[in-house]
Amino acid sequence: MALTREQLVDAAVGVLSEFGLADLSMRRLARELDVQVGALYWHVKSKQELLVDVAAKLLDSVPRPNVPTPELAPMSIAALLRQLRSALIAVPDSAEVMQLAQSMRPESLDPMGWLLEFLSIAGVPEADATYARHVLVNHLLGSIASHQEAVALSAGTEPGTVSTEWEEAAFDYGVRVILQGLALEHPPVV
Amino acid sequence: MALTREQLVDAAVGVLSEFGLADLSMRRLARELDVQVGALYWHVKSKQELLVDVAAKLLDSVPRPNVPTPELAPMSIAALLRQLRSALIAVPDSAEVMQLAQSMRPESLDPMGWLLEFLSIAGVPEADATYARHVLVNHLLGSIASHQEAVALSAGTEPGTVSTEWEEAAFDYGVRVILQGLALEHPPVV
DNA sequence: ACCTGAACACCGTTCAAGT
DNA sequence: ACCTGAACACCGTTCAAGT
Repeated sequence: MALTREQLVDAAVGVLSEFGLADLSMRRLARELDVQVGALYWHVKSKQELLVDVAAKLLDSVPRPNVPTPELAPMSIAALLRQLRSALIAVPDSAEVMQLAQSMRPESLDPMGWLLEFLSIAGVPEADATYARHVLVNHLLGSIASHQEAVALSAGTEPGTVSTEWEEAAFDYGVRVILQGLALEHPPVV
Repeated sequence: MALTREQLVDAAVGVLSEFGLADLSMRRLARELDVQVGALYWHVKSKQELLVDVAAKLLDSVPRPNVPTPELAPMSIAALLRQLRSALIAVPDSAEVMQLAQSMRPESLDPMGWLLEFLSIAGVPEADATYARHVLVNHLLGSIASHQEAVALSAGTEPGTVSTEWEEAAFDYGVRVILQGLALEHPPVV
């Protein structure tokens, strides 16, 4: 049976999750899928295009939340950000991959659309909503990136030494600060 | 005269500024400096180590601001962030390089220390200041990264088409939101 | 339609050996 | 102390040719 684009994307997600972006080469994927490198280029135009699909797949596990009322919108936003974080935090270099996808094909990332919608519902003026989302997404991806660089660096030393607690506290703190700065009442810490 | 580590770092900053991280290879630097590749590894332990030095050099142009009074601290923070932004915005992939340096050798980046200091002066509790800095730095580097990916993508199409205005407005908006969320009075837009 | 084989133009890092 | 020469083990992308 012929190779499909889906199999290719799945293989890429697998390698990324287990070994990180540095090991995610077209040649390695070809080896893993028992084809020649050139075969991959029949299914995707470039490695970049493949990574955009990988990014979308990483967010597949994040369910679309119910549309909240204005009072509940800030809590929904915080909850959605937490979901995005937990979908990405265990995948090495996921922040980098997401950033690429965001600038190459933002419409392929559904949850980012929801975020904008909820900000509007929460009362952020139309003109500011896109800015506001940027601040939140920068915080999300930034937090993930520094967590993962910390993990990567501590890989040499004793394992399991990265304080997950600190990272999570820092993340939640940031979300609260930003929502508060947007003049949305910040949700209680869950 | 023998090659120095400084010359190596300067050459790296040059290539990064002109051509970006993808073109910043050890082999290219060697060519540019008229030595064999191996020679570079007498001066630096690895490419990563070189990039940490590059990151520090990129911030050399940012002067240490005077230590502000508590009332002026929020304005100093906003001003410092603007300075950092303008030192980095024109250098392709600078956000990526900074993120690496931050996690590998944070103490090599003086302005990050100043930021922490000013947050304290502004009245952010000791326990929160590091979190707060993270939020601000995530915003700074995130804004720069998305600006630069936009520039990179539009390089194929008509040039000069990236709305610098929008990016700057988004950046300032974010800084205001965060400072306000920290319960510091946000400074007037300068 | 889908893939192979082979090439092109590259990488980072190491290290014996030279001066 | 500082560098060369050469090797090792890789990259992404293209494309004629095969089935």
